[in-house]
This record gives sequence, C-alpha cells and structure tokens, in this order.
Amino acid sequence: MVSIYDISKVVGTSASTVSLVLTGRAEELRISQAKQKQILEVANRMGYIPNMSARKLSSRNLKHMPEIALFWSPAQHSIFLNIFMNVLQDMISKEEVREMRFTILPYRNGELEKLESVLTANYYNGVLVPPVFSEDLAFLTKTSIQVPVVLLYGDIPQFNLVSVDNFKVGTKIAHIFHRHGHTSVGIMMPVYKTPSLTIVQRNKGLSEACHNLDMKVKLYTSEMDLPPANKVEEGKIAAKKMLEEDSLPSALYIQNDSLALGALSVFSQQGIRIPEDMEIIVYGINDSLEIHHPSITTVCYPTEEISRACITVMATLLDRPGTAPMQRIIDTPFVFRESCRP
Amino acid sequence: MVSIYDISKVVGTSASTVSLVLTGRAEELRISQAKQKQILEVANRMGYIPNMSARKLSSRNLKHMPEIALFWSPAQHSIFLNIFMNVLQDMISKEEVREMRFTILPYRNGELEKLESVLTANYYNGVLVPPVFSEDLAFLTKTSIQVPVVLLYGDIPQFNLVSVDNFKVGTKIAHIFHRHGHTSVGIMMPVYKTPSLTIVQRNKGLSEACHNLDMKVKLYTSEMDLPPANKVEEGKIAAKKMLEEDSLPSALYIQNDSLALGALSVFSQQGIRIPEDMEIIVYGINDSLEIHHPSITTVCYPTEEISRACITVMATLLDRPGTAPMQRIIDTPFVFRESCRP
DNA sequence: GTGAAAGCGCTAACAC
DNA sequence: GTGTTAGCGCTTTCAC
Repeated sequence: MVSIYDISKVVGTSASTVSLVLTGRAEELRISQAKQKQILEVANRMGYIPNMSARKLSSRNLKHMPEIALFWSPAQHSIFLNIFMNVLQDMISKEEVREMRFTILPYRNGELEKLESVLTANYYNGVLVPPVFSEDLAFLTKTSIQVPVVLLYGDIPQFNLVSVDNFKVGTKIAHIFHRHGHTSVGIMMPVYKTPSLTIVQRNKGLSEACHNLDMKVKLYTSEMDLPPANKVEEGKIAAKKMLEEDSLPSALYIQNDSLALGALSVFSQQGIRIPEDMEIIVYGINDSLEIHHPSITTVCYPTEEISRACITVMATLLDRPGTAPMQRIIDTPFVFRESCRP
Repeated sequence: MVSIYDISKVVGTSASTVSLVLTGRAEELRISQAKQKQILEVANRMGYIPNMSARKLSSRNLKHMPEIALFWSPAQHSIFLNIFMNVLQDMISKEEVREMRFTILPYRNGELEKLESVLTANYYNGVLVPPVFSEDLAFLTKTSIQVPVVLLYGDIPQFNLVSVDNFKVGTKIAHIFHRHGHTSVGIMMPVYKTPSLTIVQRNKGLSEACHNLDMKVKLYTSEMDLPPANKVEEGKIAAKKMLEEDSLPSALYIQNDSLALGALSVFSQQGIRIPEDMEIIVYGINDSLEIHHPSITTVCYPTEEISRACITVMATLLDRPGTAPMQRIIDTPFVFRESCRP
C-alpha cells in the first residue's frame, strides 16, 4: 500500500509536507501552490488511501473508542439493525454504557468462516453474532477468539448469550391452543434450504408440547424455495395447499409475518372465518397484522430488550476483560388480538 | 487509557510478555501459569481495552482496508441498511469494487454536528450521509472534510450525490392524475416537527404541477405527532379527518406506506370504493400494499440501485482521491396496480 | 521463559 | 515554507 512517505519520495519533499497538504492544512501553513498541486496529483495517481489506524494512533487528542464487529447476514430481520442502533444511541447519550462503535461485517449464512481472519486476528474489541446456522456455530466454537463474543443464539459455554427461549415460545403456543380445546394444530413455515435454528426450536417446542397434550401437528410450507422477497407469495401457496387437503387444522401457528400476510389473504378470499374456523398466532411484527380484519395475535422477538441486554453485556465485558461468560434470556411477549384470544 | 505498558509496570514484567498473554499465545511460548494469571487479573482490574488502531498498525500480515462512516438516524427506512449491506457484499464478492467496511454512526436528525469531531479529524476514509435535515445539510456545507463524502440528498457542490429526483416523482404523479381527469388531488403526509426534505420535494413537485394543470390540492395529516411506531394510527386519524370534510378528493397520494395502511383500513370500513371513488398512489414498499384488495399502486425509493451507485462512487473516490464530485440521479419506478392504473 | 528493541504510518512540535 | 524527529500502542523478532 502507498504511504505518504512513498508520495514524498516521488514529489521530492518530506513526509510531513505531504501530510499537511493531504489533511487540508496547507493554506494555514503556507505550503506553495505548486507543491500542493503536485502532491495532490501524485496522491491521486498512486491511489493513496490514508491508513486510519495510523492516523488515529498518532492523533493525540482522540479518545480511544472500542470498535465492535457486528456480523450481519441477509437473513436477519432488517428492523433489528435500526432498533439496535437507536437503543445504542440512547444508552450512550444517557451514559448508561461507555461509548462504542459498531462496524458491520456482512456474511452469508453458513459462510461465517470466510471472516475467520477478522476473528482470529482480533481486530475488533468485541464481536456480536446474530442467530447463525449450525455450521457457523460450529466454526465459532472451534475458533480461538480473544475478545468478548456475544451470541444472539446458541449455547456455547465460552461465549456470552443474549437470547429468547424459542423452545418455550412453542410450548406456550401449544398450551394456548390446548386450552381452547383444539385437537389439530398446523405450523406454517418458510421453505429454507437450511431452516434457521430459532425456527427449528420454536417448531420443536410446539410439536413436542402438542404431542404431550394429545394434539395432532401438521407442517405446511409452499415446498418451493422462492427468493426472500417473495415470502408473501410463499404464504399464499402454502395456504392454498393447505386448503386442498381433506381437513383443516382448527389452530394455526405461522412462523413469519410476510408468510402470514400471504396466507391470510388466501383465507379471506376462500371464506375461512378467523377465529371461528381457525385460530391463528403469528410470529412477527408487521403493522398490517394489527389492522387486519380480524386483528392477528402475535408473538415477537423482543428486539429492544435484546439490544439493550447485548449492549450492557458487551460494555461490561469491555470494561472487565476476562469476566466469565454471561447468559441473558429475555421473555418473548404475546400480543393477543382477535385471531386468538388468551 | 491503560496500555499493556501500564499493566507490565504493575505486574513487573515486560510489555511483550503482557502482549503475548493477552493475545492468547502464552501457552505456545510457555509463559509461566502464575504470570499469566497475574497479567489477566491486572488487565481485568485496570479495565484494559486493547487499542485496535495500534494492533492493526503493527500487524504485518493485515492488508489495509478503507473504513467508511455511515451516518444513521432513526428516521431512515430500516430496510435500507439491509439492502445496502447485501449489495455491498455482492459487489465485493464479485470484485466489482475494492473491499471496504462500514461503521455505523448513529445521530439524531438536526444533531449531526454532534459528530463534528469525527468529520473534521477525518478518522474515516469516507463518509456516507443519508437524507438529512436542512440544518444538518447546512452544518456539512460549512465543515471542512478531507475525505470523500457521498450524500443521499442535497445539492452541495463539493460533495458527491447519489439520489432520486423527488420533485419529478411529484410531477409524474400529478400528470397521471390529470390524465385520468381528476380536478382535486389530496396529499396525505405524516406530521413531522421538521418534515424530511425528500417529502417536501415530492409535495412541492406534485403541488406545483397540479397548479399548472388546474387541479386543486389539499394536504391531509393527523395533526398530532405520534411516536414513529404509530404511523399506522396516524394514517387512520388523517383518513377520518378527511372523511369528515364536505368533499373528498378523487385522487390521493400518500407519502408513506404505514400511513397508507391505516388510511386504507378506514376507507374500507367506510365503504369508500377504490379506485372508483378515489384513486390512490402510495410512496412505499410494504408487502401488504401488494396483497391489499384492491392492490395499491406504489412509487418507491430504488434502494438497490441507490446502494450500488453509492458504493461505486465511494470506491472510485477512494482509489482516486481528489477526483471531482459526481452526481448520480436514479430513476424512481412506479408499480401500477388496481388502485391507480397508468 | 522473558525482555529489549525495531518498526507499523502517521501527526505534531520544533528547528531551520 | 519545509524538513527533522519523537512518539502514538502494539506486535514481532531476536537475544539472552
């Protein structure tokens, strides 16, 4: 990489002159126009990119700020980032936690190990990992990381965990349906090549509890893997397939809000009455579920509390390196509406 | 701030030993257990936080990577970040642009200047600024920044711009309504203490064109500033107020998708037929608008193209510092559905 | 097993 | 106006 020293050699001046020009202080120190122009030109031609680590290091007036790596895959719910940043800003401005900054490291599910060098070299003061696939979890387990790691899913002893009890969410839903006297329960879920572990856990919690409570369980999917933007379409297909069958479950749990929107539009078209013909609970947060007729009962990931807990845990670990890993399990709230009463 | 040198003094060893222990290479270099334990303890007690700038600088094997500051306010549409990161990852993996990393700097609208030190000290290789308020734009204009700045809104000559023509969007809508023979047009918009400049521009384009085409324009809002999460409720209130008036516009443009969901639910309850009684165009992207009965015609911010252009512009400027500012105006696509045919 | 010393790329103080 | 020099905090090499 080209440094100001390289530029200074080409121009035939000292590195400090180059620095002065490139940081915009040429005028105040009265560097000659000709030299300024020449330095700028050479920098442009050589493709000089300032090394910010060096700059930060040498700047006397900068207070050092921890930098946290935030892994991010396309599969995460986009609202998370926004809420997380709002909560962060809020906590920092109220001085509830020390300042820190988050750098986003995009990765694709199952390919976390491509970022191995970032992790092993410990270039960040901490790492925040959203719910990842099992292969990513396996990779993390065997990687030696010397900075605090906060996971949003996955029970790895050496890491911190801030999560919800997905299994329990499933169990709770089963109990609600059982209390209402249902004997057959449907689960509608997206078709993933590899389903997310959180969905797997919720399915498992629901299925096992249903089994224990003598209710039948049936899975419904569109059986075709559409692009992520087409979840609504997937819901329509899944709902249509469901309606083609001999019997309908009298209670349905839908794993995703977009899926639900698609399914609900089909149900309404086909005259399925909700909750009379079928009670419905949806995992999700979409506004439309609230204003739908009838309004839809939801369970959803408590993004704000999770964010708050993440930030608190991270701050604690930054200030006290080597502290034993912590676990925070946040409760998942139900919002009961017309589609399924408590 | 505490450094490994501080720790070494307390422990009574050398800085390099501390470094070895703290980077997890104590075993391979056979540092004594006692010393390891002591160093770890002291580091924890003193609240040692490694300076990553120093670490990156001194690591021989690291290839330097540009770091870009991404300003982010709660008012931005959350989907943007997600799409932006997906596009980034895609472009990098296809080697269309050089690698770069984005660090999120949260700020509140109108308070961008609180981040002045970040900007003037030039601690990032580039800066990406989403649509900001006029006071933020004014602040940026008068701040001396020595690294490439890409704006998503605002015509400041010294900065780069990647944007849409909001005014033209308004004009286009006016022409569609005019072609359909409407003489009265409504604009429904959120109540903001300070409305976003993009909304102002679209309103302006629509109003001016309506005026030129001899159509009446009326603004509708809820007139109460609910929290951002209540945009749906705002839409309901605005719609109810609208229905209380003597006459209804025969064409309505709604500035925001959540607002539209609220308004549409009121219209449907009150038996307003769409598009017969009122044609509707919505600015937004929400899935529900597509599956609504009738389906809703939308215009929306072309996030993917904008992201792609931002990244391209940024990469160009990183590689060729001092290149003249660029402007990229992206076209805003209409999706015609039942609520308003072309 | 541990310490001394060089050097990463840059800024800033000071000398000329 | 421009160059020299001393660090910023850390890793790494090499000597002991």
